[in-house]
Amino acid sequence: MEKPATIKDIAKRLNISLSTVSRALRNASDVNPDTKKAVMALSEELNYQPNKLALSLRQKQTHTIGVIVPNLDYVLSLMVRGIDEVALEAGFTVMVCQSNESFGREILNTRRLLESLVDGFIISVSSESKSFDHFKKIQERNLPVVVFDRVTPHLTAPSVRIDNEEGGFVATEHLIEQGYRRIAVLAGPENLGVSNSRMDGYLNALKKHKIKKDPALIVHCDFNQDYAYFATLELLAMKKRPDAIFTISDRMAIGAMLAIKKKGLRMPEDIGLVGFNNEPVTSLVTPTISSVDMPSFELGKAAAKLF
Amino acid sequence: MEKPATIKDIAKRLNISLSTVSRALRNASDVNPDTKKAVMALSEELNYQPNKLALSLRQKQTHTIGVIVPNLDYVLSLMVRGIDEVALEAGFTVMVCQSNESFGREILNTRRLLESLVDGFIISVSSESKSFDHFKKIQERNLPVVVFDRVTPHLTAPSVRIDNEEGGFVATEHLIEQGYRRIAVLAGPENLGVSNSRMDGYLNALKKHKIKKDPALIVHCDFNQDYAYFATLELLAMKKRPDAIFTISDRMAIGAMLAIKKKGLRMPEDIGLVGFNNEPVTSLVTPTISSVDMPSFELGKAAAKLF
DNA sequence: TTCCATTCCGGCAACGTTACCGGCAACCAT
DNA sequence: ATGGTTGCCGGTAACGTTGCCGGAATGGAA
Repeated sequence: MEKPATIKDIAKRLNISLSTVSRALRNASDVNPDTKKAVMALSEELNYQPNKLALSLRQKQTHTIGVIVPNLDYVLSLMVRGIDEVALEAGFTVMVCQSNESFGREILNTRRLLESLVDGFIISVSSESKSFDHFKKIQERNLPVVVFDRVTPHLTAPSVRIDNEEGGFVATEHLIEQGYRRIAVLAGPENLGVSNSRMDGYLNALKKHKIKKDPALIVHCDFNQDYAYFATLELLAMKKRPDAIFTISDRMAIGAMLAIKKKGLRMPEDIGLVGFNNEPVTSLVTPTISSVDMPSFELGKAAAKLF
Repeated sequence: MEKPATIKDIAKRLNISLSTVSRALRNASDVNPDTKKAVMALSEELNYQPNKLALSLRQKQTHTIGVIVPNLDYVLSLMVRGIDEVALEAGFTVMVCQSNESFGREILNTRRLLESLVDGFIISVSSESKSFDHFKKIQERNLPVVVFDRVTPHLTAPSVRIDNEEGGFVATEHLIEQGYRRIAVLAGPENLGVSNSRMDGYLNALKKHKIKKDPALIVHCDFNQDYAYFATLELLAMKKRPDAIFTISDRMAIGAMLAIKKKGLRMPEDIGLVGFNNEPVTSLVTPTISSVDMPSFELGKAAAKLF
């Protein structure tokens, strides 16, 4: 019903000037303690809320961070919560946009957030993106960009991610220690940094244990359960089929598991499987899938702190 | 590097007034086609973007919708995508906040969004919320509120949800048709509308098939896998244990399944189980859990359209 | 008394935009 | 010629806030 109270209202009621009210409400210096008290009291009574719009317009910053993520799956939504946590603490608001792994959508999101005059960006890039000009445009406007989780070497920006190489190494070594020797890797698209790092870890583990790398066992496919399913079927149809598979995400691990079941193979007797992310689902399926753990929430917080 | 161009820049370069430029950029009426063309061309060249802040301040609306959800699980993040889709189409931006099922957080989110001067709210209420004064305060400011999915009768607002009663009915009847007779229901907190509606459907199905309702078979517990696990264990420890369970969410179904496995019972031979939501995970676990389907994406779109 | 410093306050401009009003031509109809 | 209509444009104020500057009053020191 009532319009929200403004500084002007307070000034009028107290018969003082706008400037004085404004100062009383924040600086505290350069203002008589009594008037300050009066202003505070009245602003309380009128339930005064400073108008963020006017403020932002005046001082040219919105205290808003634009967050672009490819989707809101388990891992990413956890990270977003981490970002949110830290941003809120610091007095920032976040605007989350999903690119749905689409390049075009990512550009659209960027434009929208830019129009909303966000103060900066925290981004996890879509798997479809091969050009990064839209992000560079942000930087040309001197807005800070932080990249997290899905980073790319083609963009010079502070970034935070887990040690994917280490993760890939651990996962692969885990399989090796269980006695598997012919280990395949189900990787994501070739331009996806996370995927490649995890694969590097895989290769390192092979090397350390003196297992020869077999290119036929390295398969790229979309970051997606269905593609992983079919890719696994193909792997299992090989003459010398692998005795274990490392998938670089849990989603893909699920697809792989379904394919293994379909083929009537047993886990872990006939074939080993290890995923990445430690989504809750991996502990629910039968048989259980091992997975590399990932501190998503903390990662989100770290990203926001880099900001 | 360069400051974004403003209307003033255009006006200066073309030697015309601010007003004329402003009109040329939108109304089109009351402005000479030639000048309009010139303005358009120059605005293109300077890559002019209207300053949303100034616009919002001027016309007292931000074209932003505040969305508050208890979490971003599979179902809700789908709904949010639906909302996003429609809002974007209509030229609105959405700000998503997670309450983490916490009442206090929900209030905080509300305040923050109010401060951000959103034009209205689309809300799915936290399961912890028993008071709705914070939402009523929104309405007192004459801002539209739409409630979706998790609705509550204690708030007078347009709402959209699936027919939970029908869903509960279908789920229960499905169990009955398979021959189960002693059907338990694992419901959520007693104040949660969705839960109660689904339970009504359950009761209707029992009545239709002339099965006597047994209060001992109706269990309330938190909307959560772990609680469902323990609640199920208790159900299965009864002297006359149920031969089937209807859980009002898939999360709870998972918990129930784990409990059933733990007890060494077989599904569906020893005990039947049906969930709600049709999250992808239900088809992955062994044995597969039946579930009531839910058009989440569409629901989100509907909510946004109600706005 | 004079002078300077301190304390407190008000006025003005600006952020970028649009709504409103008024004015100047040019044209048409009377 | 006169009056009214139409097409086009500019000036001004306003949205709510803060930064800057200048000024009045007070007090103490010279």
